[in-house]
Amino acid sequence: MTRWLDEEEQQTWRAFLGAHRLVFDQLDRELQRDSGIPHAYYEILVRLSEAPDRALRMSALADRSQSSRSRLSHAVARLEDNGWVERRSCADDKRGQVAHLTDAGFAALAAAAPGHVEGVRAHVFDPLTPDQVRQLREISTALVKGVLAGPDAPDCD
Amino acid sequence: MTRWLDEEEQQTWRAFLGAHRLVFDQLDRELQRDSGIPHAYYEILVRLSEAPDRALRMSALADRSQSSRSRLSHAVARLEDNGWVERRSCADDKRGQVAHLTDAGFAALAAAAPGHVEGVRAHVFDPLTPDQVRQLREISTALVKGVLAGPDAPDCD
DNA sequence: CTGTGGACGTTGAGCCCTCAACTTTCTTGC
DNA sequence: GCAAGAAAGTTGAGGGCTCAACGTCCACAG
Repeated sequence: MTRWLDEEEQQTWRAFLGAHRLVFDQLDRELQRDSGIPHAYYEILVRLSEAPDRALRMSALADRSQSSRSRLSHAVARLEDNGWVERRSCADDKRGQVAHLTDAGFAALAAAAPGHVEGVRAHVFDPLTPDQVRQLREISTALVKGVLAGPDAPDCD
Repeated sequence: MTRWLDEEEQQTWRAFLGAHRLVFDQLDRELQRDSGIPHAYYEILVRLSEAPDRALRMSALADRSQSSRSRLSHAVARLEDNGWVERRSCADDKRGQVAHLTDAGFAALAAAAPGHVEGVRAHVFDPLTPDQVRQLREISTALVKGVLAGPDAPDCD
């Protein structure tokens, strides 16, 4: 019944797993050490910094950072403790909360970004050829579509 | 100073991040739900099942699963609680501990494997063309080498 | 034989994430 | 208007991971 992996697929899968773990752990560790920001929180700060007025509804922020609402809620609570984000309630929807990036938060992001970008270059782009970078983008896009369309999602909106 | 990412690199990086998060989280969730095994533990069971006598020194197991010693120690403790692994001390090196996969552990792995392999197929291989699978293997291998050779590792032994 | 440095493995604190409730508010149908 | 259901966020328990510190043991130099 089961369509087992052949030798080549096995190798591919293990290499993929290994690359994921090594690259991501390395970047996370560097970011944590150099700036005291876990990578998940860094991404939230980035998304906020790109939004108009540096502010976003919690649910919009969750979508943009591929994060669950629960994780985002915990994360923003901690970012708020650090003074990097402020939560305000939303005028037109009383259920809504809007996360605002503070100046301190923007400064923390600006301080962390150069080192992190260098890390991404060093561990992701530098080891690859330009062709491979293009291939990686296409593969990643295909995988994202695969998961979103795969298990139970009816179709994209 | 900083070599920022251009538009294309930015897209590549975000697609890569998103793909990893979605694929890995999805597989982890399926494995947890269908078999009650987190993916990190599944991998340990796999490595043990492949070893001669289904047993490995802790440090060898850590290397093979790209795991820190600390993580492995915690993980094996929990696997032992579940009755899936047994730790015995090693005759020739009194510091050493050898993790043995029990019959119950092998059975748990055998029960979980088909569903997990189907998940890997569905979320990784099916969305890709054969060419992309090959490319993914080469890219992953290059990334692994990049991290291992990159930051501070003097050279491989 | 003995001391020192390194390797093996474990432990505990702290942090982040997930899952499953739960509260509040909006929306829809009657 | 009002009740039922869906949506937005939050919370707390439970579990896994990291980091740093530790105890134990090997290996090698004197």
